[in-house]
Amino acid sequence: MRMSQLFGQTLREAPADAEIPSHRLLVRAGFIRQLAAGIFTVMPLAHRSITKIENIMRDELNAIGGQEMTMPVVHPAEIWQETERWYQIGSEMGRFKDKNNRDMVLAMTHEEVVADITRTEVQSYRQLPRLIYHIQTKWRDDPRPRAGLIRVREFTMKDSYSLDMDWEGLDKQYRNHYQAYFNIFHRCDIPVTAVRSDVGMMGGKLAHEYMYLTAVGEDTLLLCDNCGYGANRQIARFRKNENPPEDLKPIKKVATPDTKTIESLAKLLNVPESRTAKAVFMIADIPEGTDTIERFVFAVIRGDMDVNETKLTNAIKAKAMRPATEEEIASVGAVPGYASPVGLKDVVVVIDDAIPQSPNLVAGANETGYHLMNVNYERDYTADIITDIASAQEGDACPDCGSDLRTIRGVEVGNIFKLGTRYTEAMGSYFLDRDGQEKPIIMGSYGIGSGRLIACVAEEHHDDLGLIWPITVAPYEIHLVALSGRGTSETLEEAEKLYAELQTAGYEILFDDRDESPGVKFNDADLLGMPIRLTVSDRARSQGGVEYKRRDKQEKDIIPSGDVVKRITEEINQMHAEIQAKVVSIPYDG
RNA sequence: CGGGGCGUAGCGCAGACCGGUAGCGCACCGCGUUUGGGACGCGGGGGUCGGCGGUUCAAGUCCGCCCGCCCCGACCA
Repeated sequence: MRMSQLFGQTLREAPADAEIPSHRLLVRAGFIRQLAAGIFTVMPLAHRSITKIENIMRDELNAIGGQEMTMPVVHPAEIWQETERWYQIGSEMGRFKDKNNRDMVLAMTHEEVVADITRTEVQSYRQLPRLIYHIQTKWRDDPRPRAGLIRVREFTMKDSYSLDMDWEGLDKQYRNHYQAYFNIFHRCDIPVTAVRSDVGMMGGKLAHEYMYLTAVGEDTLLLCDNCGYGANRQIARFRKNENPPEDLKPIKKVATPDTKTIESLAKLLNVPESRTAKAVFMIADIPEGTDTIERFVFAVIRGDMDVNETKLTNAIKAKAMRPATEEEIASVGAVPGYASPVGLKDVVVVIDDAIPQSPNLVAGANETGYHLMNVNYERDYTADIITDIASAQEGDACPDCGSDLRTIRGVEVGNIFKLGTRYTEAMGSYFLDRDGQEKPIIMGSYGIGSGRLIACVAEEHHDDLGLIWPITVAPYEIHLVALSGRGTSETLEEAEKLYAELQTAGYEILFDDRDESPGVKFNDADLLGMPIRLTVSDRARSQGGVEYKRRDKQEKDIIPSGDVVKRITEEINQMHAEIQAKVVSIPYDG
């Protein structure tokens, strides 16, 4: 490709609203342009990189038996109504009506379409297992797109769907993906760690997220360096230290003026925060059939812990949750700062599973300025649900081995879900088994967003000057710079010759044939970040060849004119070998 | 959805407080000089100042409403 012909130009300055490096550099280098919040145009250079990423995904998916196909972006609402996600998902779903006033959905994901197509295509166990995938556009109207390509509303995703006759089959396909995904990320030269994750709107049994660890990430993970436990904070478990057992003491009301926080309460009464109970009030939207009802949720947790809203949402099977307003709190008889589960009405009480183990806690009296001492679960109040609703923190004990957990930020670049029969049962996607029984197909789903992935590659591989593409995903392998100064048509001729020669040899070259100064060309080469830079100039010619430089290294040297193709072949093989060395087998954590 | 910020040429910004013919740098077009780290001279093109309404002789500037974009939080796969 001649740079003089390339569509799109580089920018000396990044748009003021681009903050993180991948966003700034991808925009400056002319890889992406924004159309609206969370909606981007992929320019030719980025398109080439994304195509390479997609081909890596195809390669790995085909290797585990995947068959590529394409499913529609626009769906009739009926299939989403059949699985009830039409009702469960809120404003993130893109809905519109067609010309006949029929409800339509923009694809957020394709479980419904898969479950629909299998209704007609799979009748027998002989047609299982199968693995199908496609690379297709998704629309998720995220309330807050941000950070360039990291979090967008419209994006392209590789999503695969496994179809099995039994759970052993699903387990096998899940494990296949577990390793194939590591291979994909490693071949793109980004380090990832797989952690257990919330199943969220997908439903299902088991899920992992592949996290690229970076400060710009918006997910928080808890990792155990001792035993390897890793989980998204949304579902991370931890060992809760138990309060010492003691006999139940009589309840006692004490005056605690101006003591609205756990910290001040513990200090005033001279008890550890773990001897207090804290209340959190939420309003939850809970689906009931095709309707949604609002319920007041009163969550109780020990004072030394925080409520994890994902766990709480899952515990009550809510569609959405928000903090209750002061009026709503007052209307159920509670008093913010002095709230207590004792003596409430018309609320769903959810208590953390550490509470029943913790005798004689201090709780609010539902009266401003007063708390109750020695409040005990069962004797003084009851709960609708007892489960783990606590949020794991840095330093909490690992649920598996008891070592300290540490927290770190990450970007979710992929996920895998054991869905089971949630979609196939809802949609009547059954097959006839060997034993003559009709059974629902067992599904798994597995996704990787290609745009987010390229942003993570850019985030991982850049410096102050620009991008530094790994050879496997670079738009072009070679950036050929011609410094054709005054009176040196020989230099331009040699560059043209080299361009033709390397193309014939099968390499991908971005040829800077523009009439620009050396500074402009070198700066653009650094910004665009192709793995190899070749410079043809008077100087290099006088030294008998062309200058070679790797983008990720400082050293330069002169390759004799006759040896260029041979040397480039060696260097590119070397680069591929460096990345291949990172593609390793990862122990399965399931 | 809550809090904050910003919308003036493709990009980065001034002008607004104090109303009076819309500017600068980069980028772009032409001619010439220049060519190993974002060259220089001369000449040029490009803006309904986010939108609508109001105040005023006069609005980029003052007032109101709306829209868009960004950041923090909530939320999310």
